[in-house]
Amino acid sequence: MNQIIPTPSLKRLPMYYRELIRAIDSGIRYMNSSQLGKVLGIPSTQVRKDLSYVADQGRPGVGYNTRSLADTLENFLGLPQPKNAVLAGVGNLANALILFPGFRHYGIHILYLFDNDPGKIGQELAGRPIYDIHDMAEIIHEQHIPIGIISTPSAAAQQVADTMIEGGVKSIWNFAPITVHATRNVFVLNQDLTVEMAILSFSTLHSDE
Amino acid sequence: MNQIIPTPSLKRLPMYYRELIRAIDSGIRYMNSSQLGKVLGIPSTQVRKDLSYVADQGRPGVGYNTRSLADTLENFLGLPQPKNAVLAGVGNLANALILFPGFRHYGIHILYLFDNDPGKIGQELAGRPIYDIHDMAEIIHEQHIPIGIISTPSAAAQQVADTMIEGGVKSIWNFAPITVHATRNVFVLNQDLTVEMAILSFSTLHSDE
DNA sequence: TAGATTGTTAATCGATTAACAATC
DNA sequence: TAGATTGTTAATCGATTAACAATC
Repeated sequence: MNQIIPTPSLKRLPMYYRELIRAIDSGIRYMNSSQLGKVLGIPSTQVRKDLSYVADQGRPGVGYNTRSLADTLENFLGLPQPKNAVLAGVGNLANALILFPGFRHYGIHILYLFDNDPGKIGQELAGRPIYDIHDMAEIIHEQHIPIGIISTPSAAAQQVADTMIEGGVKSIWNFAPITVHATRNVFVLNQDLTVEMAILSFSTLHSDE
Repeated sequence: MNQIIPTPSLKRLPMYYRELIRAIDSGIRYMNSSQLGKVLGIPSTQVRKDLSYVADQGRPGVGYNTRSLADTLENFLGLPQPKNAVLAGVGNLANALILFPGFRHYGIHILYLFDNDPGKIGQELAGRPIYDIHDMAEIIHEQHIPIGIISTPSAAAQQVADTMIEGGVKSIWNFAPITVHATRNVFVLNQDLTVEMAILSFSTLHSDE
């Protein structure tokens, strides 16, 4: 997908960003790589290395200006650009996601909800109407929606993904416990909570005193 | 935490398990490393390497018996052992988690819910009473609960984690957007969805046609 | 047996980390 | 200036992958 920055580094950037915002909210104007690393459990060398992919903003002897580094990361991650999204599969998880305060802050706006259950189509959830999934590809296409979120049962997930891709999304966030594959060059983030659950299970039993 | 198996391999085991269960449900009795790798987007060499940490069950020329490999993985991950859990912070996410069908299958049972909101304490959610968070450490201790799930706002998360650790949990699954640290030797899984959101944002804007 | 696929060694690749000159 | 911290090079570490003898 990108060669700008190694994937492990990319995954840490949002954490730096998150902590910088927290620091700014506490009135902290400068942080150095050791402080930033400490709250995240990351060595300071790695913090500097990661940040070097993004910008060279640090002041030797001083550290990083929290506001300006946060801005740099924000722009690098594309958070200020509004990005519309559709969500397919209206259940409990969908409900939690829609009400999740994070989305707005990260520029992601869930505009349309879809389901295939006639009992749900036409109803509302959190003020958003639920549409027939058969209309999804068309709406994605017409409205140029770049993000698809899948919270259907796993049996439906791949087909729903195909429909989203057909409509023209650029990325998919899949919560169904299955690895969804993209035909075209679409970014797919498979977020299977049962995988984490299994690791939690293993770790609970191996947490050696 | 463990030297039995490298962390990246450990994280793939639940996916193999998941696909094996799916295969079994479809009546498939054998799968080889290429087939298993294909559905997950993983090279067959890596599949074999990963599985070699767990057992040597494959039959050259044939592949893996789905039932027996699934059993091996299940036991390795500790899924059959019942593991009780408490959850702190009763909001929308908590609601989705409690109703998530996956937990039971992975042997995790959310027994007690806690909150600090007097308006919620004494109420019920999905048939479970909501207790005062001030009683959490004591209940964890008395009932020997090994897992703590955090779905509080981030400002409360570290303190809630400390209380869980004080009570004696062995592992913590934290959904608050903050990196929680463990004092003792407790496994902490920080599941910050805003991190994924930021990566989704970046990837959406960099999905090069 | 011939064909297929495993388990594992060794080579490759890429990420992390130590060290330090540059610089505020 | 002296002290602190950056950005980056080079060394280390560990994971992925290619290759192949062992084996069903």
